[in-house]
Amino acid sequence: MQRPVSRRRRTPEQAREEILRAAETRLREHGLDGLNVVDVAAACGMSHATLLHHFGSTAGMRRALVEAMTDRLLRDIIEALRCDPGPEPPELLRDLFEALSSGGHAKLLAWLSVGGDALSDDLSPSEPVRALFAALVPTLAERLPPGPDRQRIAKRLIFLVATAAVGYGVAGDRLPRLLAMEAGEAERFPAWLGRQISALLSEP
Amino acid sequence: MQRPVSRRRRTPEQAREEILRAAETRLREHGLDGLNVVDVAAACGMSHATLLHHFGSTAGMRRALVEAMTDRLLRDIIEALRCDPGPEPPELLRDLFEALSSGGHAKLLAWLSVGGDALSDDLSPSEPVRALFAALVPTLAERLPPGPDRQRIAKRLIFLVATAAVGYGVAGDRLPRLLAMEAGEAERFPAWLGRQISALLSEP
DNA sequence: GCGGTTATCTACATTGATGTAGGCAGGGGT
DNA sequence: ACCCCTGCCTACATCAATGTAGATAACCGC
Repeated sequence: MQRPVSRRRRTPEQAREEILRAAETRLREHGLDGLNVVDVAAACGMSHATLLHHFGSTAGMRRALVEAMTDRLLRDIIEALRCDPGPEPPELLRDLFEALSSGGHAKLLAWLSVGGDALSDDLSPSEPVRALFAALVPTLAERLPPGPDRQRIAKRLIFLVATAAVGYGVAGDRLPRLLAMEAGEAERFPAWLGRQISALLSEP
Repeated sequence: MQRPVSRRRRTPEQAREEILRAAETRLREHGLDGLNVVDVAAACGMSHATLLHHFGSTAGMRRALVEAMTDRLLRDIIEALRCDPGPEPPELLRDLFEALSSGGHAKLLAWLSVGGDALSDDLSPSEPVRALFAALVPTLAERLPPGPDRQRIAKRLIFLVATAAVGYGVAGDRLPRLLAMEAGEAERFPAWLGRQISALLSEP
C-alpha cells in the first residue's frame, strides 16, 4: 500500500531560504507561536526532521531568522536611502519611516524586545549602513536653520522618525483605541509626519 | 520525615494580585518564556496547581495579565495627565512619553504585537481616558499657532509623542546600534523631544 | 548506467509544560 | 471547640514540541 511519498530534493541554500521565508510569514501571521519546527516545516512541505537537519535546532532556526530579517531590514533601509540619491532629505526620512514601520520589521523588533534572552546579542552594526547615515546626517543638517549644533539636531530628527516608525509599526493599530482617537487618524499619520519634517526643513 | 510544608492561605484577591505582579516581573526580565505557570508560581512561592486553581489555565493567566497591565497603563496615563492639572501641555506630553515608554508598558505592546492571536481583541477603550484626552486636545490646541485645524494638529502631536514613546520603549536600546549612532544619543532623546514640543508650543 | 553523497522521510525517544485528582490544612463562622 | 469552606499541596496523566536514528530516494559525477 505505502504509496511512495513525493520528495523534492533542494540544495541546502534553497532549503534554508524556503524555510526562512516560511518562518517569516508565520511570524507575521501567527506570532511567535507560529515559529515551531513542525508548523514551519509543514508550511514549506517538508518534515520537521528535515528542517532540523538544516538548522540544527529550533533555536538555530530562530537565530538564522533574526539574522536574515535584520539583514533585510538593513538592506531595506539602505535601499530606501539610496533610491533617492539627490538631496531631498524629507523623502529620505519618509522612506526610512516606511522601511522601519512596515509589517515584518516592526515585528522583528517587537520580538527582540519581548523574546527570550538568547537573541539579544545579535543585531550588529553594519558598515554600509554606517556609511549611509554618516552621509545622511550632514545632508540633513545643512537644510536645518543655522545654529551651533545642526548635526546633533539632524541625528535626533532621524532618531525621532525611527522611534515613531517602530512605535507605529508595533502599536499603530492599537494606540488610537488606547488614546480614544478616531481610527482614521492613525492612517494619515505617516504622511502628516513627512509633511511636518518637510516644512521644518524648508522653512527658515 | 515528611516535613510539613509551610502554607500561606491568601484571599483569592491577594493570590491573583501576587501572581499577576510576579508574572509581570517575569515578563520584563525573562520575556515571554518567563510566563509559564511553573515559573510564575515558583516566583510567588506556590505550586503551579494553585495558580491554575485561580486562573483556570495558562491562557487565562495571560489574559488576566494583559488586562491588568492595560488597566495600569491607562491608569498611569491618567495619573500622568492629571498630576499636572494646570495648563502646561509640554509637561503633559513629557509625562505621556514617560508613561508609555517605561519598561513594562512597551513590553506589553510588543507582546500584543507579536503574541498569539488570542489576545488581540482585548485592550478596550476606557471612559476616563477618553474624557482626559478630550480635555487635553483643546488645551493643547490653544497653545498652537492659530490656524483652521489646530485640533487635528494637537491630536497628531499626541500621536507622534505616543508612537515615539512606544518605539523608544521597544527598540530604544537597539536603534542606535542599528542606525550607527552613539549610544548616549538615545538617552538624551526624551528630554530633547520634550524641549522641542515646548518650543513648538510657545513659539509663535 | 552506476555509485556515492546527502537531502529527505518515517518512527521513535525524550523532555518540558499543561492540566487533573484527591487529600491536607488554614481560618472564619457558629 | 468544632465544622465547613476552600485555598493549597503532592502526585500523576497528558500532550505538544523537540530532537534522534536509521532507512530511502533524488541528484550529480563518473
